[in-house]
Amino acid sequence: MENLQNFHRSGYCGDYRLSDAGKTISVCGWVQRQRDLGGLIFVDLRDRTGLLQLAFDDATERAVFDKAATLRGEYVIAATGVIREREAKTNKIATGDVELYVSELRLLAQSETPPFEIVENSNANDMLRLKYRYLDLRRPDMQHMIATRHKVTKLARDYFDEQGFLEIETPMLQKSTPEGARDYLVPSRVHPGKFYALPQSPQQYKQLLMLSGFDRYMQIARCFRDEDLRADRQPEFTQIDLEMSFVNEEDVMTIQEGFLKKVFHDVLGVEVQTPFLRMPWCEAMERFGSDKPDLRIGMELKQISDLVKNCGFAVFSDPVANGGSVRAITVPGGAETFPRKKIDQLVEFVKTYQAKGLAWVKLAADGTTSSFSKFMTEDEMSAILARTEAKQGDLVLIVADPKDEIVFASLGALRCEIAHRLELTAKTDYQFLWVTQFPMFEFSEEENRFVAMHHPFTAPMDEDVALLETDKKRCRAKAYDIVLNGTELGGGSIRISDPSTQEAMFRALGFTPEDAMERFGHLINAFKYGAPPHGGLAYGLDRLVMLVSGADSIRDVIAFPKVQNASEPMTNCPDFVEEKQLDELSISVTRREAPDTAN
RNA sequence: GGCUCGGUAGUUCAGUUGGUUAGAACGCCGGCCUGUCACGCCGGAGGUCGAGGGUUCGAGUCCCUUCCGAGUCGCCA
Repeated sequence: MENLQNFHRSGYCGDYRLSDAGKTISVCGWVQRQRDLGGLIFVDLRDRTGLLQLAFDDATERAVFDKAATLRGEYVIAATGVIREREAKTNKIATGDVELYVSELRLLAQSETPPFEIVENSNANDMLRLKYRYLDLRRPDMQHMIATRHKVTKLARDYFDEQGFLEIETPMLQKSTPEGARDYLVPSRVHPGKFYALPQSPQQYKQLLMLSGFDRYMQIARCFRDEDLRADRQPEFTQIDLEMSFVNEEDVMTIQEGFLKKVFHDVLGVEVQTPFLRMPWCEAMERFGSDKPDLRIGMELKQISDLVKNCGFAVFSDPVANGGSVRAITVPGGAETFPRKKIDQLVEFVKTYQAKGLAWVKLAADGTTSSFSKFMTEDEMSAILARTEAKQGDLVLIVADPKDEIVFASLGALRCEIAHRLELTAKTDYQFLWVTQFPMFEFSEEENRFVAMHHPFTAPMDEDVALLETDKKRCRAKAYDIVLNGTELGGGSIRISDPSTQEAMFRALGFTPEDAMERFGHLINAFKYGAPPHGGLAYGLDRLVMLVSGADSIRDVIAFPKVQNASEPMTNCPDFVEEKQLDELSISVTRREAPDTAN
């Protein structure tokens, strides 16, 4: 093996063009492929910018030629030579008109045969890619995603700096506040039996920074939530976290629109129109069955409860009588695309959302059929078809349930599922939306009490302040989510800055004053010393990058992500620690999973 | 914790109603080759069919248990 010695790289592989012909240059990188034609050898050299073809022939110095003959995939080399025009140009790569005619070659590192090919659009499975993540990240598409992520974070720093925001770091070791997601705990050695928590978000610190007068704060903040993973959810993720003083909802939304417009312009060259559409939470639920509707899809929900409340079909009439609803979506052309067997699949699909079933009407060319027509009068049936605006060839799908949430969740998801199956959406169609006026509370069946839908520092809407005490269910918040194509990109709110409102909020959540002081005393006390009105927002950076780069999984935009069971295949963490470490932390382990026998 | 799908050469996959020696492509190794660029041609190596148990004359295939992965519901203020 050789070392660099006095070798100096003159540029990246992807830099060179026909205009560079005749120049003597030096490049470094990994061998993508070697083609040995006998008396002639070609090597494709790769670095993060692309490929450059190296050429060797019988006029090449013998030792250099022989060395080139030994090159294999992923060997690391340095080469010096003259850029020249290719004799035959059939290659579509950016440097396809030129090649480097090599006079000096250094072999810097050999490589074993990698477990999968280092190529764009690898179809190697996720687990293998993650076990050898350092190789996976060599692939051009992964390099592109990680570079896109860098662009977005840089844009965030630049844009918010221009807008007068200060980047301020907040602690990673925080007090545990068990309201909300499960915390990752960190034991304290100095205080036996006590624990820090890793931040779920810098929420309380950023509010305190507003109290300190910093006025505009931003941070690229790592956050941790010990909950189960999804395709768009990791236990460790990154927020672009923001807070501003002396603002209302419109002020916050306007400044964020400027940011998103810039991201889509600078990274994708896409012009997005601002201001974005604003939609109250209630309307989003009524029309789309979701608080993060995908506006690229039609098939809006239609309420038909009033049409069926007295019908002879108990599956419809009972839920209405018990405080629920009956709602429908219409699939244009669905009579054709959804034969009976596929409808059965849709029935199974909605059952995963706790719907008891899925009723349907099919307006096929050879006549209208339905899963429930025998229970309905002709008038009732035609009223339903009129309400759902169903035309010849359409398919109407209906869910009835005594719980509105189940009707919304199942039809909302069904709408997206059908759009997905019929490939109705384009990834490059970007439909932004602000969802506003969220409910302050939602009822937790598990805890049998109302809990904050956003968090306990979210301000109620001015006209709903009294409802904190009188009608929690109807009380709305100054909260807003930014939604893009069915994904929640971020969310925030105007915060409570008035101590008496904060007390009312804690009462509404069922905390005694002592509870509240124990958990949030630092905030409560701080608010006694002149709290400016303030509000903010946090983006899920990973999700934003995912949408900008067109990735299907959040793992593709994180250099070293976790898999579904929250472990990391490459380093095999989490793992057991030595008894000595536990002793120092005064921790005794009461339950231990079996040693890893994977693979 | 529940549900659905998956696990067969290094990789991606095929493998029929259970039936001889488990195949293909790419990759890998060796040889030949002066304009390739997914180079070509010739030859070769490579398998605990995720693991364990069961049914059977016989299991990659059927049954049970278990491990691992993906998606999802619950969960995620």
